Amino acid sequence: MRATINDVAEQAGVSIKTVSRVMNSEPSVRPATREKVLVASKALNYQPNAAARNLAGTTSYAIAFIYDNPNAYYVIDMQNGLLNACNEQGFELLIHPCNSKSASIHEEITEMIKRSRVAGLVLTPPFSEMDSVINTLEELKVKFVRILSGSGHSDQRSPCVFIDDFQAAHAITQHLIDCGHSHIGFLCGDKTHNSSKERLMGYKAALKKNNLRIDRSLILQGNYSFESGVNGAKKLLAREDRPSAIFGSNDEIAAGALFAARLMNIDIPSQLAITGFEDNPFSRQTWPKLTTAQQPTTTIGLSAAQLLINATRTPASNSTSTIFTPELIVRDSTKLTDT
Amino acid sequence: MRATINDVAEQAGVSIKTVSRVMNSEPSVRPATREKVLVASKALNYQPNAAARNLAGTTSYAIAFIYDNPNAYYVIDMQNGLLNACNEQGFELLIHPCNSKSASIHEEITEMIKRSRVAGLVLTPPFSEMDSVINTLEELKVKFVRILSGSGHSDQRSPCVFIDDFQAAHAITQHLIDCGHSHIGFLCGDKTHNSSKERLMGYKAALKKNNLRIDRSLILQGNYSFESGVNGAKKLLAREDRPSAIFGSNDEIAAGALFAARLMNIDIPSQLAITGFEDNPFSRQTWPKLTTAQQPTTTIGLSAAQLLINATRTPASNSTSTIFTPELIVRDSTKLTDT
DNA sequence: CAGCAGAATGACAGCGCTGTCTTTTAAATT
DNA sequence: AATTTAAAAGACAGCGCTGTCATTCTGCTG
Repeated sequence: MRATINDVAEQAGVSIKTVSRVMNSEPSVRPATREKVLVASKALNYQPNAAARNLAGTTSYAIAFIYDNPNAYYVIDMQNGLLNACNEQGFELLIHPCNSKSASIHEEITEMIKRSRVAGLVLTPPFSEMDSVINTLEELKVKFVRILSGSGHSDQRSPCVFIDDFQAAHAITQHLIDCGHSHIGFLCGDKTHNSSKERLMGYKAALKKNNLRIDRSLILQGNYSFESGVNGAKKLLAREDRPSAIFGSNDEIAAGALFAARLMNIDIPSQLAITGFEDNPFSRQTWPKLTTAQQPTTTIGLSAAQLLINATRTPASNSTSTIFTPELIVRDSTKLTDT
Repeated sequence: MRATINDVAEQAGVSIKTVSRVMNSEPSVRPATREKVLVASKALNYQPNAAARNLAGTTSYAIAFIYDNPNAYYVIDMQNGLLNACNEQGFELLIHPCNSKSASIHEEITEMIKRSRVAGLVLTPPFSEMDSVINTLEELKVKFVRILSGSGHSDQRSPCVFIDDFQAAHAITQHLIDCGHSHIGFLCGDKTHNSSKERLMGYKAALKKNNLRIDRSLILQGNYSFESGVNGAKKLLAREDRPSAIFGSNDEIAAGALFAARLMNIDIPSQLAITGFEDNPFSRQTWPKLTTAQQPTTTIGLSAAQLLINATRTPASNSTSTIFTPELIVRDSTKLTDT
């Protein structure tokens, strides 16, 4: 049978209220007392009963993860990170997939929050970039963290986990330049996504820094899909002065570019270098394997959940933020070949 | 503010216990009374408080989903189905990813069950096929459902959701035969997976039914990966009497075969037909798109959760089972071309 | 050393339900 | 109509915690 707070209190020789205080890191407990409680709780392998906490307390011990992302690998990795943080902190995680394009999205979120009485939400793109959703959450006075593309400048409306796509795209471009490329095509992702803009800016900045001309005709609008990569690459590679390298804004686009190149009998990497972004398993199932930027999605999730849980504990959230920079992973698709 | 059971009781003019009975579909409530309660509860938009139920009751209102599957799309789809059923039934879903190859897997599951007091578990392969796990769960007297490959013959140890891979593989093979193929290569998945055996048996049965010879040299052992598909297809296609069609045991294998064919300058589908299995998004990102068998993963999840929830309500589980047959989806990779 | 403020601790009610047991009601039998 | 009997409905305690408020300790002042 599971140990209850009563067992711990008895074992430690204090009242249950004191145990409760220790378990919730409340003030007004003498260090010696805290220690006694901790020892007893450890000895009994005590785990507070989540149901009882939720029922008795005003605050709940659950956070929700709202997502609408076609990339299942991203969602799973993120979810695992959140799960880890929640397990550590004795929180529950409520999973709530929902359609960001639905008209009733606000009601749905509101309903969910009221129903489950969650302490806070974790928002990933596109929700983290939707002003109307943020407004709704602020009205409901629910805490939340946002995971989004950016370089760390928070608007202070919530804690944020930033992904420095700019920096990573800069690094990828620099890598291509270091490989001797100066004529680099760029295939954009969805226009509406922040990440898409950031990645393009990183690309441009790297070119500028190396005193290379930014050729607008080498930058093609598109979206984060395989097909978009195929079509974009076909256009770029049909040019007289075709680029010697193509930067795909994510791995699917890059895989599409790879595919187009093969159709046109262009060898990778000897005749064309290709890079992706995100490092989903996709990028390792291509031949040759893709050079890409790896974002530690699980760690990002862990970090986001911790930020949120901390925010729920402190009444005045000072909106601390974290920033992650995806790391350049060099694989075969940009390998230098003997000339 | 959320309505409580007291509000409903008052509105309906009955005691809270009666409301409780209605909410839990217990017997001994007159139809007229039930109706009154239902009306009141609808009017107040009443949702039982999960925390209170868990705290007060002996049974919990949560089920757990244990998984260890590299295919994120499968996991997400399954999870969505489970989530739908849970929302409908007022249950919570606990997500528990874990490593099936870990030595401490049994302790981990035991600990999780005791800690969260879940009413039951949903098992997908490989857990659903692990005897030792089943034994552990039976010892713990926890209900569970298994989702597994098979044609409906349950061992009565739990309710099951069967995926009739045999039938679907039969249908795919028949489709290839109908397209005029008689020399069909088969690339197996992991030897240890039930699904792999079932699919192979379906293939063989279809050949037999059409009085075609089963050529063992056309059946290659492998695993459910892209690389395995590439390697297997290379071997098959290097033969003098190379097959005119290749049946990949899943979409990744098929995509690998597609890739190998392209490397060898073999056109799909005019010179070689290829089929996959599972219909994950992968199969639509290949060129040409893959003919495959589609399993309604979300529906399977929904169904599994419902089976489990029903089992938790009835003391003597009579282990009812459901069966799904993946549906043949004909796409371009087996298209007949004019000759 | 009395007197007192402030920190540390505890007593107790109650969160929203369910389980158990008791009472009421309706139907069935004489 | 009186009695029996089972079904339907209710009263009440209590699940394991937290919030509130009362009480007991400290250490410090004059």
